[in-house]
Amino acid sequence: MADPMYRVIAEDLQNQIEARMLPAGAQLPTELELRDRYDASRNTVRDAIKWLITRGLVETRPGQGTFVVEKIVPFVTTLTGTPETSSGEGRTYKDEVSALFRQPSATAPRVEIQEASDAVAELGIGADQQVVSRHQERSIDGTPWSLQTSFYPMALVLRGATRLIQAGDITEGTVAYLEETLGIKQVGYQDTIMVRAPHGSESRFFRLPGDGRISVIEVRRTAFDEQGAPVRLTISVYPADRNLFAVNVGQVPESIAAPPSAVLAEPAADSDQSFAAGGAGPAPRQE
Amino acid sequence: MADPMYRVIAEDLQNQIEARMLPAGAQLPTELELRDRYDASRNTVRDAIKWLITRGLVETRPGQGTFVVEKIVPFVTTLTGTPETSSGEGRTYKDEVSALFRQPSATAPRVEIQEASDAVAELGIGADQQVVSRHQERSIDGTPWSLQTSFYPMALVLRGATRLIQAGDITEGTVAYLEETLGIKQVGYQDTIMVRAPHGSESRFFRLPGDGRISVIEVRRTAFDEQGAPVRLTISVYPADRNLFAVNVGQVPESIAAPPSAVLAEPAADSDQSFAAGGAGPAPRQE
DNA sequence: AACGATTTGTTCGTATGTATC
DNA sequence: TGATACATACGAACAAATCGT
Repeated sequence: MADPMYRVIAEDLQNQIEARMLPAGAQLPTELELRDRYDASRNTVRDAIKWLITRGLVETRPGQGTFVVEKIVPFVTTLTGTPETSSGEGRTYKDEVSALFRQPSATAPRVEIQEASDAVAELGIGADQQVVSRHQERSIDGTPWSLQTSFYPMALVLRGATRLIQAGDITEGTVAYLEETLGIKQVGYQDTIMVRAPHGSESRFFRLPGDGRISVIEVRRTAFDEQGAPVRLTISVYPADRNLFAVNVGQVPESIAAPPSAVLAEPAADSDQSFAAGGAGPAPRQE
Repeated sequence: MADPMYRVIAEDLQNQIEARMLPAGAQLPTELELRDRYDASRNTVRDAIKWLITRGLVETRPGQGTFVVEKIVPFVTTLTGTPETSSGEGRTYKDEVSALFRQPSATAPRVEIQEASDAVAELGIGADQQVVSRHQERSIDGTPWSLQTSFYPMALVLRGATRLIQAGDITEGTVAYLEETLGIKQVGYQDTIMVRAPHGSESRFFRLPGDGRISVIEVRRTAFDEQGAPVRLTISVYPADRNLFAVNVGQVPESIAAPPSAVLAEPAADSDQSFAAGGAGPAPRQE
């Protein structure tokens, strides 16, 4: 009784969706039809639809209609290191996604040299110095899935890691490349995870409603070498409605840590593994 | 030019806020004043304010006005185990919060016995069996900060852990209690992290706008014993606008892993540490 | 305790713009 | 090109919460 009408309408539609009376992919009645059916105004119906969008139940397509979202299979990103494979190394991004029988794709890295801003303070670099940024867009099954930007101190390039400033993939991965070229070994990292409204460019890439109703997850990975100096900052942005993260600590049964229904993609540097195998990785796994 | 008017208004107000022309805590002009100032309708002004709410810049208080939010100091929750303290053990929730010079508080656990539902499938328990749930509300400096519910298989109570079904704190923590009483040692856990719109009760406790514009973060921690059997499922819910999570893997400099400006509160069982010290915890830390 | 003034919340009706088919 | 459907915008009215008198 106390509930405003737009929520009454929204909850009624939600029940119909969850009872499969409105199956996944189905089109909802138009706003004008709903207005008549609930004897409300079109604006009130639209408020109800916004409420459903926020909960990820429907999506609107201008000129077409409002549709029940297809059941999204969340993509699981494990933040604490991939399990050993037969080669003893972590798998690449594409291998990990393919293991789930899903089709990954990624643009070639776009490379820029920028002034260090506050946003890359984790690299411990002064404001007048420069950083290399390598930016990549990733999709799964044709759906845009994440935006990723890695920052490296420009000093690494001057010391000889010149391929960092070349566009295009570094097939062995930048972590391995830095170890081969400069002997810099990545021994650990810290991820920080936060939720915020999407920027305009993120809304466009992920095709999210422009009013910020669906938020994004930002994961900032700061990687350290043996001296404890930060060597890389990777910022990954994921739409919150189709992603899920996992963290394993201590002994976790293998069937849980790497379930066949999930996939383990780290916010790796470029397209390769982000962590030096054999280093001080995650705790040993029980067998 | 292409931007709709409500976003033009919102971005203008955003600039004023970020330039401190509208300092934290200040009241914005009323909707009617803004309507006159921007020569728009009140509804359009209200759309602009909703856009600012979604970005966490302002809040509305019915009957009072719209205010610039005070700078929120995010509370950092570290998911990969607390650093060793002098005693060699993790700290309790209250100790960890106090270490940041902030005032923690928590309600006494509310204990219930429930049928196992789909929501606790991680415990690997059939639908007709029973679980113990222990629910707690936590606040910091008087601000509601998290809701936490731990589930234990009822079998543990039958085997002698009778204090699980008593309301009130288990001061040494349920993890230590289970090890003392039944010899069950927690050796690892998996956290899964997801973002969703808040339920009604969560909106009320966290005082979030009722339309789900601010989302919550749900962390599900499944803890395992030495046999790889799940012994506990803890579901923690945090409002996304004042929380931040950290994950440390491998060697991370101490100043980063445990910065003085952050605090390390795990989604522990009840109010005590969640992880058996000396077990297969996170990798050793560099000095 | 009661009341009035102020401010945000909800709902309505209408009109026009823009994307899609 | 026209028809359909969602997006934005306007103006108006009343409800509900808050605060001071």
